[in-house]
Amino acid sequence: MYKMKLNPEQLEAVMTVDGPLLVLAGAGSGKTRVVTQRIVHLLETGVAPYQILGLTFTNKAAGEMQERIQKATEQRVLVCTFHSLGARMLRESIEALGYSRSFVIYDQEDSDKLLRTLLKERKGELKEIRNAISKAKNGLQLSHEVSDQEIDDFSKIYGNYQAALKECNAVDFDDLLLLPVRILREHPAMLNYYQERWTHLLIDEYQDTNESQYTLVNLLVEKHHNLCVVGDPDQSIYSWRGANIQNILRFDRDYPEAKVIRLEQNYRSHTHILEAANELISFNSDRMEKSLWSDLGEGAKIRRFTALDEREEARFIAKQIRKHHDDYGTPLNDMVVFYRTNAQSRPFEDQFLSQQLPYNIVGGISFYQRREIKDILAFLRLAHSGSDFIAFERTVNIPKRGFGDATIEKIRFASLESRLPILSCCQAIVDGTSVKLTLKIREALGQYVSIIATIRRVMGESSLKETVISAIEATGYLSYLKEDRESFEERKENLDELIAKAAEWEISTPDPTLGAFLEELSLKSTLDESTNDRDRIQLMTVHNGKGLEFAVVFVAGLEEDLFPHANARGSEEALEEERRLCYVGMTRAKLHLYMTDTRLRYLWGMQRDQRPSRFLRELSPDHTEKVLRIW
DNA sequence: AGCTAAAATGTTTTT
DNA sequence: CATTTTAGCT
Repeated sequence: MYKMKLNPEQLEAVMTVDGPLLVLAGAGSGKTRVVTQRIVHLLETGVAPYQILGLTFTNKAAGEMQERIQKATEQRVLVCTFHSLGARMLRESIEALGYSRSFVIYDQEDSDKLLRTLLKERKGELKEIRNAISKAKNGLQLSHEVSDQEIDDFSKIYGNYQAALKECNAVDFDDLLLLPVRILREHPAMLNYYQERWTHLLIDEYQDTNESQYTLVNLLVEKHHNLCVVGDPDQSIYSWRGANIQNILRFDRDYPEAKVIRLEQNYRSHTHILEAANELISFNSDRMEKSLWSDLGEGAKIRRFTALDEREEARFIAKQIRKHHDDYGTPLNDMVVFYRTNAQSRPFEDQFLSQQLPYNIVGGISFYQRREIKDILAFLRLAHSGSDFIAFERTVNIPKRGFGDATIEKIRFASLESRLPILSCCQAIVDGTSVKLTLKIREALGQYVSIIATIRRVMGESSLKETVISAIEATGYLSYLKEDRESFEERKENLDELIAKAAEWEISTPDPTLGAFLEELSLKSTLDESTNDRDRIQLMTVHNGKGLEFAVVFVAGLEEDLFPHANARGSEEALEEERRLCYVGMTRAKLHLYMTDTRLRYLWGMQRDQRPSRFLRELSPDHTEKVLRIW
C-alpha cells in the first residue's frame, strides 16, 4: 500500500530488482524513499536480508536507512559506508595480506606522524607527498607501479610508508578501500565468497565514488550483476578526494543491459528556488541534461543581500532568523547557514552568541580529534595491538617521564632490528635483553609498560567502560591535565563523555570488543556526531549539507575567490565543481533561500575588497529580489 | 629534556 | 591572523 505514494518513475525504480539499474535522482526527488522501499521490496520478493548490501556516503545516512528498513520489515540489512565495508572485510580477511587481525586504523594525523618519521629532512614536502600517496592509492597504484616524475624517490617513499604501516599493523583510510580490492584480485576463493555473500548491492551518491570504490563494487557484482546505483552528476562535489564523475556517466557503457530511470519531479522546493538552481547549473557545459520540475507553486523569490563586511552579513542573517522564528514559527533547526570554508563560521558564532540564538556547528574539529580523546585512545590502541608505534610515540611521555626524541628514535630502531613489536621491544629493554639505555630511562619505561599491562588486564577481565576508565586512571591522566588549569574542566568533561559513549556503545552492541570500539571511532565523521534534535540553527560548510533539507537556507560569502574559491581560478573543471557546490547549497531549501555577499572581508589577516560571485550574476532577476539595508 | 619565545607558515572542501 | 613549528636557552 505504501507503493501508492510513489510516482511512476519512483515505482519502477522500486520494482526493478534484477540486473543493473541506474537511478538518476535529481535534488529533492524522493531518492531516500525510493532506495529504502526498493530494499523493502527486495526483502518481500524473498531476498534474504544478509544478501543485501547498501552503501552510503556517511554513517549517519547509513544508520537512518537501516532504521527505516527495520521499521518497515523488522529485518536488519547491512547498510554502511565504503570505508566501514572495507574495515569489515579486512577484519575478516586481512591475514591474506600478511597483517594481523588486530590492526588499527590511522587517521590523517596518525598517518602524517608516521610519514614525518620517514621523511626526516624532507618534511617540508609532507603534504605534497601525503596527497600523492593518497592519490596513488585511490587510483589503485601500488608503490612499484608509480613513477618518480613529480617527486624525487616517490616510489621509494611510498613503499617505505606502506612498509612502516604494516610494521605498525596499521592501515590508513585509503587502505580500507585499496586492501580489500587487493584481496579480491589476488585471492579468487575470497572473491567468490564475497560475491556469493552479497548478491544485491545498492549504492547511494554514486557520483562521488572514486576509482578504488568503483573497482571494489565491480568486483563484487561481477557475477550476479544485481547492482543499483543512485546519484546525480550535478551534485558531484568530491573530485578533490578522487571522486570520478565518469563512474556514473559511463554506467550504461559498463552495463549495456542496464535500465536507466530518471527522477525529475522535485518534492522539496518551490519553483523560484528550483528554477534559479536549474539556471545556475545550466552554465556547466560538461553534464547530462535534465529538467527538474516541481508543482509546489511559485513560492518566495530568492532574497539577495550585499553586506558591508562579514559582521554585517552575520547581523543580517541573525535578523532574518529571528523573523522566521518569532513571526512565522519556523523551528531553528529547520534553518541553516551554509558557507564555503570552515573559517567563515567565526562571525556567525560571535553574532549568534551575543544575540543569544542557539546554534550548532556541524563539522570542524571532531570530538575524536581532540587531544585528550586521542591520547586516551592511543593508550587503548597500544593495549589492543602492541605494534602501534604511533600510539607508543604519542603516549610514552604522558605524563612526562623524561623521554625525548633521541630516546624514542633509539627504541624505534631497536624494535625494527629485533623485529619485535614496539611493546614487546620495550619489555625487552626493561628486562635488559635488548639495547642498553640508562637506568633512569629503563625504570621510566618499566613504569610505562606496566601501565599498558594494567590496561590489558582490565581489558581481559572487565567491561569496555572499565577499560576506558583504567586507561585514564592508570596513567594519572587527570593530574597531567591539571597542569593546564585553563582547559582542565573542558577536557575532563570530554573524557567523561568518552566513558559515557563507551558504556552506551557496549550496551547496544552484540559483541562489544575493544577492537570493534576503536574501529568504529576511527570511522566516525564529524557529521555523524551532529544531533539535530535540539532546536538550534545549523551552521555548516556546503559540503556537509549534502543530502539534507531545510525550510530556510542561507548561503553566505558568495564572493569571487571565496565561492568560487580562489584555488578554482583558471580551471574550468574546478569552476564547474564550485558551481555544482553552489547548486547543492541552493537545492537544500524548501521555502526560503537567502544568498549573501560582502564588500569587505578579513581574509588572510588583512581586509580585502570583495567582488560579488559570478554565480550571483548567473541567477536571472526573475527569481531574485534585492533586500536593502532598511531591514 | 624541556621550556619559552620567536618565527614561519598557511587557510577548501573530508571518509 | 592564528596556529604550528623551530631555535635558543636553561
